[in-house]
Amino acid sequence: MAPAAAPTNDVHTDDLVVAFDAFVKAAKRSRARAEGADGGTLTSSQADLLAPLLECEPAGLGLRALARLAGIAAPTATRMVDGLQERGLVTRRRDPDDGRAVLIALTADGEDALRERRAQLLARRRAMFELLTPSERRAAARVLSRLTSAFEGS
Amino acid sequence: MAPAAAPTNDVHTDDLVVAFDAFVKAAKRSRARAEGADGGTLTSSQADLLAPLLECEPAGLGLRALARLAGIAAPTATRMVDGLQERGLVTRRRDPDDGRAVLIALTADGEDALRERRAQLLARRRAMFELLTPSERRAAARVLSRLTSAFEGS
DNA sequence: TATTGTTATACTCTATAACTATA
DNA sequence: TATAGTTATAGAGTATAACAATA
Repeated sequence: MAPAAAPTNDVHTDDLVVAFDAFVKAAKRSRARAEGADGGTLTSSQADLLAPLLECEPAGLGLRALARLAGIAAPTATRMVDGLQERGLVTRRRDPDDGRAVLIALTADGEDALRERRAQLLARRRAMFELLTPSERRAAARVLSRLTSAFEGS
Repeated sequence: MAPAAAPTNDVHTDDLVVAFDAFVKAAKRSRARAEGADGGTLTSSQADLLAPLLECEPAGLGLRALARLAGIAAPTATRMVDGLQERGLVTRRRDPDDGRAVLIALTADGEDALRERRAQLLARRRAMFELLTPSERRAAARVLSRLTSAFEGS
């Protein structure tokens, strides 16, 4: 008889939808500002592609593994590696154990670029989070964990 | 003698950095899943470009205004409008008051596509947020507002 | 036959510089 | 001369399909 689901919940859900939307927009603007400012040597896509290489030096990884970890198609990874290799940030060598495969590894310059990019990102986030009070930070960490679960379950 | 700034705060900040990072990754994966699934008629960039037109029908807006509101360069907007016009989603007409200007407006199809995209996004977010308890939703809305302020002040 | 990587091709999104038409 | 828009050109990031080499 009652007209379906609790309206109280919907109000809270929609408040959250609005807050989430504002948050996404602010995050986007902030990122745009930051990328315009520093103009680092690596784009986000390139950093995502190279990140797994930090954890498997110096052997390197196959191109297909790299593509899969970055969530892109193999030909895309080939092209990106071409560019990064020309710039001296990665090396390509044949896998001695499998003549089909290629092993991609970071050069010292590539590792520097990647670590520098990470440090900048971390510094920006820390600076931002320092604007919150300690108890707000604790609450934010809890809430973000819950939202992460919600994303994964949706 | 004590080695500088309060370590307690740093721990909380770094917990938040970790939680934030996981959240960003989950959001990215979720978006990728959703865009792969529905394969709607409008990309995010196109929706961002057209969004302001919903609020100024039926007159339309100049190309430069549209580009500025979407945060892109004018030639980029020209190209995007070319494609959307070919698909019958927008119209271009000369401004009767200024022979240099064009006025871009949504067609009925364009408006439908835009509203449908918005509805899908809203439905997805609502479904996700329904996974939280009401008190978690309230806490999340508060936290996201604070983070939005932090983004804007950084 | 299956797998690894590459090439060929194409589309979207983005930019800067140079141009046209109008004010 | 200044402004609105377009064209020309370039480059990153993405995909699928077709191919070569190797297992």
